[in-house]
Amino acid sequence: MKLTSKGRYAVMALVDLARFDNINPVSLRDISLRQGISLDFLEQIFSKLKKNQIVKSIRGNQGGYILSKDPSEIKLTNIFNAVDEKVKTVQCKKESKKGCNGKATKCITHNLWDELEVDINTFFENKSLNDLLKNN
Amino acid sequence: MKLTSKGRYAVMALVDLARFDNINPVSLRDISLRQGISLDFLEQIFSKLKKNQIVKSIRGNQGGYILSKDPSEIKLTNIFNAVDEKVKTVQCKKESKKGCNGKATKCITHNLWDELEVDINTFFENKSLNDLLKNN
DNA sequence: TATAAACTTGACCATTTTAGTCGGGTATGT
DNA sequence: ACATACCCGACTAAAATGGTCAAGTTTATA
Repeated sequence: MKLTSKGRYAVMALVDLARFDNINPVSLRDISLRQGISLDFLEQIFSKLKKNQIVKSIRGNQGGYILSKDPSEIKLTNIFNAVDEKVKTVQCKKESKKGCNGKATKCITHNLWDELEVDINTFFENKSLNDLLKNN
Repeated sequence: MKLTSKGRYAVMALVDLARFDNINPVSLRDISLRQGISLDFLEQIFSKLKKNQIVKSIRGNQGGYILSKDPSEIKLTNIFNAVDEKVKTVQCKKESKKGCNGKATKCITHNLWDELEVDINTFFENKSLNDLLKNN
């Protein structure tokens, strides 16, 4: 399971963006300064967010990023998927009909991790950027 | 946030142990064979489980490990804590009364990670070894 | 009492992941 | 023109992961 700075930064940056993009696009430089996240790292993250249609970019002077949807439509699941934070708890790669990792039976704790995964994904599914905005 | 093989193996091994410790202590060698987990790695894990009073060891020939409590009293939280799988989603180390990392205000997404942490911990708090035994 | 099975402890290590950095671009408002 | 921004790919130091290895100690049993 992964839930690291990349995902955290993505969320932080998007909340920041949601707050400030009312009129003008927001530059990564500003986000970097306000949130204390490395500019170069932000560029990597936003590259992925853009590919996943979560943000749009405006190039050139006075450019920056804007959200491509309403904050209420951007679920945290979308964000994590975009930046490759796979909330995957089960590792049994070669899961066949019968078992895990080629064995005859499902691994002893398989159902547990499945349940946890559902639980966490539900949590992220039910939160949108908008919810985070209200929260502060 | 950490949720890796170590924690997974710990749970798998303990479920295995709970199944077979009715009469005799269970050796790590047996668990290793049944679950396909490296023996040396298991030793590291059980060293921690023992320190945290989740299992007891019986040395010498025919020795092994037994659970130190009833499976219904061993919550998954206990197991993860024992093997250093900190289900910690918030990283702001230097959180003061006011903010995170020495800043004036709480970091923008602080509450979110707090909530997630509670959510996951609740999940683990409500599951005991016993629940996993029934599940298979 | 010899021996083998089992736990105990601590050091070591290869590989992968993380969290970036660096060095070049290209686009565009003023 | 030029500064400000996005764009993109290569690179990397440090940490974490998932172990291995060596050298014990303890105890049941033949």
